[in-house]
Amino acid sequence: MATAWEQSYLTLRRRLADGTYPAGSRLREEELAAQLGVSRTPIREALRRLDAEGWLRVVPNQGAFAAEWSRQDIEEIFDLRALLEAHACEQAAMRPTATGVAALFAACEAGEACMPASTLAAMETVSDANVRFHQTIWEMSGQARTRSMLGTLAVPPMILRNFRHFDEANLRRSLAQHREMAAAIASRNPSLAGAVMRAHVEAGKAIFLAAAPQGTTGAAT
Amino acid sequence: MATAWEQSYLTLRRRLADGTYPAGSRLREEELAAQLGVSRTPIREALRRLDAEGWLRVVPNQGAFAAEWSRQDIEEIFDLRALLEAHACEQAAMRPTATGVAALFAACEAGEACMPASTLAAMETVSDANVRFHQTIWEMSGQARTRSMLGTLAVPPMILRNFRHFDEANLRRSLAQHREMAAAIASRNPSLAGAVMRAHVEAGKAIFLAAAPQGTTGAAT
DNA sequence: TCGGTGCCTTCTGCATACAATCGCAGAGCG
DNA sequence: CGCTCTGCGATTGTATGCAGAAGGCACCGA
Repeated sequence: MATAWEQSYLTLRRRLADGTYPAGSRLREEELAAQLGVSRTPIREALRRLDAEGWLRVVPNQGAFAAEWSRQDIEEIFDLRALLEAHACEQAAMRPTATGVAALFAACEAGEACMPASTLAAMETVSDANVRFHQTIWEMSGQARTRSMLGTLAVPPMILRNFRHFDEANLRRSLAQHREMAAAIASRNPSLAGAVMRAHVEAGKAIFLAAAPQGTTGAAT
Repeated sequence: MATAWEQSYLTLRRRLADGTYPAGSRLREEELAAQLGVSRTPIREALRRLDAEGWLRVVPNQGAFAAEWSRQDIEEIFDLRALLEAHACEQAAMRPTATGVAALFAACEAGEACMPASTLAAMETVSDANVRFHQTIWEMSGQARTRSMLGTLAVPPMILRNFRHFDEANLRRSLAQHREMAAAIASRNPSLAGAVMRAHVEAGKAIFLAAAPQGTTGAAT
């Protein structure tokens, strides 16, 4: 087993992502320690890292609060994702690996196999395939910092759940773009791959903003 | 006074930046605690954050090691800076503030006043003005995540000290670009401001790579 | 002489204890 | 009636102690 603080970090991050701790809610150290069966020390170290990565905000002498995301935050995150994902995509297209390309096409097929995604389970599968597709590109880029930055940008709840706002047509467009990117990467075409990725992320941004018209979006959504 | 762990974090980060702790060197908790006059607990929390930000690498049961930067790391960092600094620059040009623009021009003049920067002290002044210029743009962008990401990208020793590689002509070019960006921001021209910033960072990358031809660059340089 | 094994030292990982701080409630006062 | 100030409870901040892992070194055997 890994260190206790690392385990705590992973558990807390997952819970922050899936909405167990609503945006803005306070996280008390002792309570978390009891829940995870460790002492406050590793919890505090996990909280420091989550703070550094933007998952929560630690106020001295007041404690940790799950991050809240304003509309501006969302826009910024999508903009940064557009920049960084496109960069990663271009890098991946410069030196595609056989296993990486295979993984990309596998993710494409896994997603397409569920279409039309009428049931909730099918949506989950499509969403998982989507995450795998993007993560594969991050890996293929070979850019460690880009990967870790995207890891902290692309996982917040509202991004992960954006798929809920996708209708049938948008899902198909998204999957088609995935396939287009996979082909561009396989054929070593960085500018095409990057351009499609930019369009892909921008489309997601538009859908999200249209679905969440105003104000701050807590985890209540 | 702020919390001990925050103070420790700032002190350690400064020392990592200025080379007090050479790249690859091990940082022992008890030693740091003694140096900073605190116990190991706040030191550990500071180390966790420095790890998350890429300043050092913490290996379980082995301790913390000051980060080492390969040539690939350097290239990636400059590439990311080019993306993010240009983004910040565009954002700043969309809503320039009077005080921000004034600060930009002030930084320009502070740098130009030292030219030709023959003495070491003059170089320091130019370097400080350079840092202030960039940080002002980050602030003006109003993008919190962009700012914090750039904060972790633009400070590593080899970036900060890149000025040492600038000759007279490059310094003048750099200062001229600063003035061009300030003007573009003041006149609300995002695409010009962003393009100049991209060129500015790319030029720095080229100079750095030319000066450090190969291999990993520890703090020995 | 070389490889392996077991001890030993050192340092990190975690738990616990104590100190400091903050927010809040209620009393006292204007 | 409203304001302020103080005391208390709760929670975070820091220090310390102990257990366990990693690496080094000596000793032993081949």
